[in-house]
Amino acid sequence: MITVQLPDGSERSLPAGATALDLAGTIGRGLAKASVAAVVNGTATDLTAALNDGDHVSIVTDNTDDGRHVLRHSTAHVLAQAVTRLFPGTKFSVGPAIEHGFYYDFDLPDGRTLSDDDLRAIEAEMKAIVSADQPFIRSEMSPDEALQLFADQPYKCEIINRVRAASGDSLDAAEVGRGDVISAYRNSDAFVDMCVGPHVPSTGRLGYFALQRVSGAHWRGDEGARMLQRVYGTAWESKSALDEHLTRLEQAAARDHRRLAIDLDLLSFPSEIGGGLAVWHPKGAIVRRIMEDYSRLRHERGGYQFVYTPHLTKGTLFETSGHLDYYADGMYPPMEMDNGTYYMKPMNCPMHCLIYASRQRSYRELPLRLFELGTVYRYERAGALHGLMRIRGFTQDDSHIFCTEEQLADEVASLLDFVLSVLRAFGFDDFTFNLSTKDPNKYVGTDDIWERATEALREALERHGLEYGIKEGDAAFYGPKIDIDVRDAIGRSWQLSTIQADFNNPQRFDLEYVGSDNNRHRPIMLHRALFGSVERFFGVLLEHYAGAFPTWLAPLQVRVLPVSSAHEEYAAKVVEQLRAAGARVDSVGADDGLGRRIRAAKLEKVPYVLVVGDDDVAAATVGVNPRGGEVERNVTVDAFIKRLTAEIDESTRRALNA
RNA sequence: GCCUGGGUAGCUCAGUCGGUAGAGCAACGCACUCGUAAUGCGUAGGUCGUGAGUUCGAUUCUCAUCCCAGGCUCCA
Repeated sequence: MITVQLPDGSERSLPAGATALDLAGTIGRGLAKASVAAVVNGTATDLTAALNDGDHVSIVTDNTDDGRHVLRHSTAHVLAQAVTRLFPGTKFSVGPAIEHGFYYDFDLPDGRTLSDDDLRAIEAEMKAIVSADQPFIRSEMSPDEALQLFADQPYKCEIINRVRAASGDSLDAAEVGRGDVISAYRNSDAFVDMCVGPHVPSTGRLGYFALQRVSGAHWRGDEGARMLQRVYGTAWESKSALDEHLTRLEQAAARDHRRLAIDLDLLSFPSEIGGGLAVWHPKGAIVRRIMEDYSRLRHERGGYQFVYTPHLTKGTLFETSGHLDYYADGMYPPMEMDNGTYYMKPMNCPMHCLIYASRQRSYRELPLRLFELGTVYRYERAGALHGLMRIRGFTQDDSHIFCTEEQLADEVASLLDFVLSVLRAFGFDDFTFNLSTKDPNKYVGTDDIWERATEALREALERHGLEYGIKEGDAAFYGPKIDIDVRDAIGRSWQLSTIQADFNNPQRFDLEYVGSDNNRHRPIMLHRALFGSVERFFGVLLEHYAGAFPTWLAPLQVRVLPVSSAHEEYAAKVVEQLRAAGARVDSVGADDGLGRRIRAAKLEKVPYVLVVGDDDVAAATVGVNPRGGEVERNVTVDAFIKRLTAEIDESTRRALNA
């Protein structure tokens, strides 16, 4: 007999050789059925592994994150087996579990690629493997034995060799673990895969999965390496969990900003103009204008000085800044002109540097904050474009702050306040912060200044009591930065704002100020954007609100609907009153039924629909049908105007003081 | 840039095994004048992304190209 300890501290005695699955069975049939793996003495283990006396054991069930991870990873093995069955000679590389699912990368014989039809066939083959209830049988071996076992799997051999040479990465580790002992899981005589595990006891435990898409993926994520066929899938513990997930995906698709931009007539991407270049329609332009006006107002109050700079510049400017060396690929190609080579600007900072450098600066002017809604052009690669989120022409709410090193921490601290206040104004309140530090292989400036600037950013974060992550080596070459991600209404995270220190440009543009000591000093430059790009921020907002902009931002705030044409004159009067009060309002005559017109207004997500009929004409009232609220009759026009302006003022006021 | 799909009416899509295309919604017209999410009837609307090739004939097949979607890579 052996005795094992459970997570609650209790002990169980089991016959020698018993497994975690046996243990789960003694605790309860339900647990045994839901179990997919175990954690033994802190290590994830197969349910079928024999337990030892004194082990600390907890059972991993299929409705936990860890349990789903096991399900997904095991399903990836089934996928690999199905593909090798259908396409003999397939070489497979890696197939990890990922958030919500899994993928597996394949190199099919003769460079064959997979189509969507293939996916359906593979899925059917996978179902057959699940029905066959094949066991997952673990074995362990030395690297040499593994090289022999996987002799016809070059990708596996490469992983084994790399790990043995101690240069493996985390993806490799998921395959082979420590490297001195390599484990493999066999499902059948014909299929064995190298893997750390753990796995479910048999394929019959799986089945609630769906293959989603096929795509190319470079081996080891290296663009120069061979392109493999990657199959993505999702897997869950039950049909209902799978269905819920698929439903969530549909709901997310329904609030896709590209869909909403078309439905709500906000903007479009005419192919005549070219990929990644948007035109803003009147309704989208209203929202954008309010966003920009708001941004200008906040910057004006925040002590920023507004500047304008051109969209074109001689290439020499970007030679000075160094961007041509680093980012020429990401810039629009040069235009040869009679007095030099010109480029569209991919950023505003060098031009702001020139404004700084246009005359001698005193320490008394610092911090000097230059602000511009600056439109820039970047040649994003065709495959990288994504609606407003990744776009080739966009407008940054861009500011460059020139300050002394001593001012850096204070300036960053007040910037954090500013950023959060602006983001809150637009309805975001869940933020995460990341501090990116020096990439030892790619940086300018002395170690000393990096150290002090990084410390200043850290101090600013800590002064706010903010929790933050560290991204080692993720800084731009010119200085450390703080990135701010926001979480939207459906839980997705977006990186919007950024605050970056820059030691490069001040040096390259030879920026100076005269200090109180009458000597010349070099300022530090801060780049910062709050929206990031106006376009992208608009896209995130659109998805955040699912198109239902709050009243202060809504393109149309009120629509007045006369019950019949007899009430159109009164409706026009109401419109006039509302317009005089500053509301964006229109009216639709009674050519169509009232229900139809209300439906149309609801689909346009107008915040307020006002219905006016006989009663209202008689009493100077309106019927108020608010978006997402209850209908209210007999509200006087004055009362509604008061309510509307109070709501708009309130959100604007809150926005200004947040 | 690479892999896999796709581009047909304003939108969502069907269709043509090669013989110049159809639905729903939207638009327009007429009737209806209606109290809170779809009134009825009718009309119009497309060189089937663009260019070339094969063919008696191409929206359909081939090639090129542009654009879109999902990935990979990239993102100052």
